[in-house]
Amino acid sequence: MNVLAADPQKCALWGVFPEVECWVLTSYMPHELPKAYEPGAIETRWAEYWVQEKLFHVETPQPGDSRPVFTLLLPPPNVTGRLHMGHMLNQTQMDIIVRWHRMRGFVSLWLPGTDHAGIATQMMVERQLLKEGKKRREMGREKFIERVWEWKREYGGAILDQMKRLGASVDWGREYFTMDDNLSHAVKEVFVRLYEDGLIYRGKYIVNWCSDCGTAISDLEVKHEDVPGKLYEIRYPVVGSSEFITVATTRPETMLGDTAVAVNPTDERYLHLHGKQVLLPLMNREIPIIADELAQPEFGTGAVKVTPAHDPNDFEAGLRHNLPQIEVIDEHAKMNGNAGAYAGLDRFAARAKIVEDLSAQGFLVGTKDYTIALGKCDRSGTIVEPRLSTQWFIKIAPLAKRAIDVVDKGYIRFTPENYGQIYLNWMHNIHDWCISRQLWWGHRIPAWYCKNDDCKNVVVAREAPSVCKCGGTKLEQDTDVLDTWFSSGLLPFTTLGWPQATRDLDVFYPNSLMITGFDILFFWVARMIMLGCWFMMPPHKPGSNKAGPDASVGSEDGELRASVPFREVYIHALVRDADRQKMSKTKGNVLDPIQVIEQYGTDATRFTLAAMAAPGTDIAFSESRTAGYRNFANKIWNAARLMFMNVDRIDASLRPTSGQQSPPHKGIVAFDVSTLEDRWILSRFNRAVKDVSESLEAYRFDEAATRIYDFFWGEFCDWYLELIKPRLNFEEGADTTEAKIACRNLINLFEASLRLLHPVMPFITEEIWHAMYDGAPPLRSIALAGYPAADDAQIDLGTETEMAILQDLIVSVRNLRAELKVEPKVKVPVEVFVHEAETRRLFEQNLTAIERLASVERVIFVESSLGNLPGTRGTSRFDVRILYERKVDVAAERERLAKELERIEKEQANGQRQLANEQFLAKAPAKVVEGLKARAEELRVLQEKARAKLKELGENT
RNA sequence: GGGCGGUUAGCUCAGCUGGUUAGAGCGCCUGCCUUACAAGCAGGAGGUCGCAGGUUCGAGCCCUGCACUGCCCACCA
Repeated sequence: MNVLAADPQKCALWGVFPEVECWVLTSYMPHELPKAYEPGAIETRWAEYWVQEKLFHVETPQPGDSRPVFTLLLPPPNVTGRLHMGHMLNQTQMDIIVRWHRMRGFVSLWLPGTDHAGIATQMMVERQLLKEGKKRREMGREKFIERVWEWKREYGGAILDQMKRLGASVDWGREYFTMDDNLSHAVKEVFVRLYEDGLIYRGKYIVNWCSDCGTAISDLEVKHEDVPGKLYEIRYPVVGSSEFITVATTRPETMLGDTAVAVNPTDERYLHLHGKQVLLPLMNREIPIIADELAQPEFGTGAVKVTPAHDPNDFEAGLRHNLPQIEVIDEHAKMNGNAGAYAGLDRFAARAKIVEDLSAQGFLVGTKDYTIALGKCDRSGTIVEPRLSTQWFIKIAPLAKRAIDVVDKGYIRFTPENYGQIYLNWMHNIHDWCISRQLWWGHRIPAWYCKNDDCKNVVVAREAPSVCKCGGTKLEQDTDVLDTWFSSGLLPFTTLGWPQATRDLDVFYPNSLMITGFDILFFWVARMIMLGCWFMMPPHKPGSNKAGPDASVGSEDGELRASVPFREVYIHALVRDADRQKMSKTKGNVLDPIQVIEQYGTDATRFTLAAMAAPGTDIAFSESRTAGYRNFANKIWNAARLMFMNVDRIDASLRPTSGQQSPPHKGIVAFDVSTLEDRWILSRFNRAVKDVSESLEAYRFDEAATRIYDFFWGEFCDWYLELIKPRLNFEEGADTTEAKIACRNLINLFEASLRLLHPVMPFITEEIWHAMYDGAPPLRSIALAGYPAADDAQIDLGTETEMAILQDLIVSVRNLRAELKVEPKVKVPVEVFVHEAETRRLFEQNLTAIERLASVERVIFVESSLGNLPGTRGTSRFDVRILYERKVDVAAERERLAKELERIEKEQANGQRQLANEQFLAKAPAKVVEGLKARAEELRVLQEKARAKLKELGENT
C-alpha cells in the first residue's frame, strides 16, 4: 500500500497500536511519490510518531557519563492559551537549537509545561460560569477551584497539542504544570525560606489596584498610556486668614481623602503658611500645611494636596509627617463611607460631581488640558487605582544585587547584547514586588493568622499549623494567592526537583539557554535570575553546607556562577503582520499559525520564521515568503523523486542500509571525487555546513536558513543535479559503473544534506530520510543522526574557481542565446577562445556539461581572440561566440553595450583614482590593492572588447 | 521625562570588525509544459542605501545634527 495516499485512519490507529509504525514505513514506494509535496499527511504522521516513540525523552545521565548536556526550558504557555505566531516563532527557534544540539551529541533536554496563569484562567472560568448564571462568590472557593481544575483537565492541554503538531522535540515524559504537587510544594518552601531570610514582609502600602480583577497587581502589570485629561486647580481657604492656597490635581475625587497640603520648604512664597491649617472644601475638615520636598516649586502653584491613602508619593510624605490615611475609594472603585455626600458614587461620577460642586462653591480656580499617563491593568484594561492595601511583598534589593552581578560578570550572556543593558537598567531601578493577589486560583499564601484577639500572630509555615504560640487553635490561612510569576520564576530549578538534591539538578542546572520574547524579560527572565541566584546558592542550594562554599564548585564566585538559572538568554522579536502591525484580536489581523501550517506546511512556516528572524527588528510575517519556502520544500521533494527514480532504475541495492551509517555520522558517508562537479559540490557542501554552524552558534537563524536554501537550491539542484544527469541517464546496455558511482554520491550527499536541514525542516527531512533506507533506517529518526561537521580538507578553492569559470561560460552562452533570440530547442555551435591552456582543458573535460546546460551543439576552440565579432561574449579568461545566422538586433545590442561600457568605465575610473592615490597604496591592505589591480586588468580587457564591438556596430549602421 | 531600535529595489527584508561590481524572496517583463519540480527552468528590468554635514586613501557601514517611524521604561500633582 502506498502511505502517501494520506490515510488518516491509519494515523489515528497509531494512538491505539503504537507497534504498527513500521507497517506504514516499510510499504513506502518512493517512485510513486506525487509530483507536488503534500505536507499535511506527512507531517501529522511524523508528529504522532515522534510522540509515540518517546523519541525526545531524556533519561538523566548517570555519573561517569561524559556526554555534554544541553538544557532548555519551554516558557510555559498559559493553560488558557491558544497557539499564536509568537509561540510558533519561539518554539521554532527553540526546536532548531535543540535538534541541532541533539544531533551534535548533546544530551538535550527540552522541558515542556504549562502555567496556571492566575488571573487569566480565573477570569476565563468565571466568564464560563456567568453563562450558566453562576457566580464565583456564591459558589465558594473550594467548588470554584474544583471547577477550574475541571476546566484545566478538559481544555488546558490545547496549546501543547498544537505544539505536538509543530513537531517540537520536547520531552513529553517530563511535562509539568505549575500547580503540580511537587511544584506547589517547592513554591511553599521558597516562600517560607524568603520569609525566614527576612525578604518577605506583609504590610499596608499603596498598591496598584484593579477594580475589575478585584486584586492588587504588580508595577509591571500596569501599562501606562498617555491620554488627554484635565488638570484641575482648586483653592483651599487658609484657616484664620482670607488667603487661599491653590493646588492642582488630575484626580479631584481624591481630595476627599486629603490630609495635608504640601509646599516646598524652600519656597519663599509659602514660608508664612508653614504650620497653618487649611479648610478642606466640601468636607470641611481642617488639614495642615506641611513643608515637604514632595512639592516642587516649579510645578503649578508649587503647592500640592496630599492624599496618603491614594497616591504613592503622598503615602511616603504622609509617613514622614505622621499624617492620617483616609481611604475614600473602595475595592470596587466606588467612593466609600469616608467620602461624605459622595459615598456610593463611582469614582468618575464622583469626579464630575465634585468638580461641579467645587465650581459652584467658588473653589475651582481653573481647568487645564493636560496629558495624563494613565495606568491601566494589563489584563483587563481597567484604570488602575493606587490604593492602600495590606499585601505581601518581596524585599527585592538583596535579590537584585546578585542578579546584577551575574550579568555584569558575564555569567549570563544576552543575545542581542543590548538586552543585557536594558535588563541592568531595569534591575537598578527595581522596587519591591507585591506578590499577593486577591484571587482564588493559584498558590495560596502559606501564612496563617491567629484568631485569638489578644494574639493576632502570623504563622508562616510549610504545613498548616494546628496551634499558635499563644496556645490558640483557631488559625486561618491567608486567603490570597501568589502572583503567577512567583511560581514561574522558580521553574528552572523546581522542575528539576528542588528542594531535593536530585541528580537532575546536578546535571541539568543551570539550563543552557533561555529563548523568549522581550515582553516577558522583566516579568519572567529577571525573576528567574533573581530567584535562581538566591535558591541555587548556599544555604538554599540542595545539599549545600551552610558553613562554606560547595566543594564541587569551589569559591563563592564559583557558586554564584553555578547558581544562574541559564547561561544564555536569546531574546527574539515580535511577530507582526505583513503591514508591520501588531497582531491583535481587535484589529482582526491575527494570523493563526495552524491555518498557515495547513496551507503551506509546518516546515515552510518554520522556515519562514527562521529566515525572517534577523536580530534587531520585529518580524513582519508575510505569507508570500511562506509560499516561497513551501516551494523550497517542493524543490527538495522533487530532488528526492529524481534520486529515487534513478536509484530504482539503476540499482536498488544502492540504497543505503541500516548498517552503512553507524551513527552518529558527522559528514557524508562516502563520496567519490573523480569529477569536477563532485569535487565542487563536496567543497560547497562543507562550506555550507561551516556557515550554517557558525550562524546557529550566533543564533542567526536567518543566516542559517538562507544559507541552506542557497546551497540546496542554487548549488545542489541548479548545478549539481543537472551536471550529473548525463551520468545517471546511461544508455540501454551500457556500462553502469559511472551511473552507480554518481548515484551513490547523490544518495550520500542528499542524506547528509537532509541532516543539515533537519533542525529547520524536520518533517520533510524525516520523510525522505526514512524513504532512503526503504523503511529500515539505522536509527528511529534522522533527529538522532549526527549533524554534519565541516571538513576543511574537503573545501577546495581551486575546484571552486574552475567550476566558476565553467558556469561563467555556460551562462555567457545562455545570455547570447537570449539576446539573439535563438529558439530554445535549437542547439548552436559555439566558438571559444581561451587565454590559457588550462581553461581549454577545463572546457574539454566538461564538454557534455557545456553542451547540455547551454544547449550547445559543439564547441570549436579557435586560436585567436574573437574580439568584436557579432554574437560574442568575453571575460578575462575566454571569449565565446555563438554561430547563429539570425541578425543581431543592432540597436538593442548597441544600447546594451553602451550601458555596459558606461558601467565598466565608471568602475574603472573609480579604481584608477584609488590606484593613483599614494595614500591608498600605502594604507590599504595588500590584498585589497592586488585585488583592485587584477580587477583593473580585467576591466581593461572588457572595456577594449566593448569599445571594439560598439565601434563595429556603429560602422554597420 | 529617560532609553532603545528602524529608515537599502514596487513589497518584505539581508548586507558580519568600513575594502574591489549593494544581495535574496515575492511581484514585474521576455521566452520555455527541456520525463525531478510550471510550487518549475532560462534570461531580464528595477536602488542618488531617509536628509545634511564630517572622519577616512576608501562610508550603506563610523561620528554629529535633522526628519520620519516603531517600541520599552517612568510615583511628579
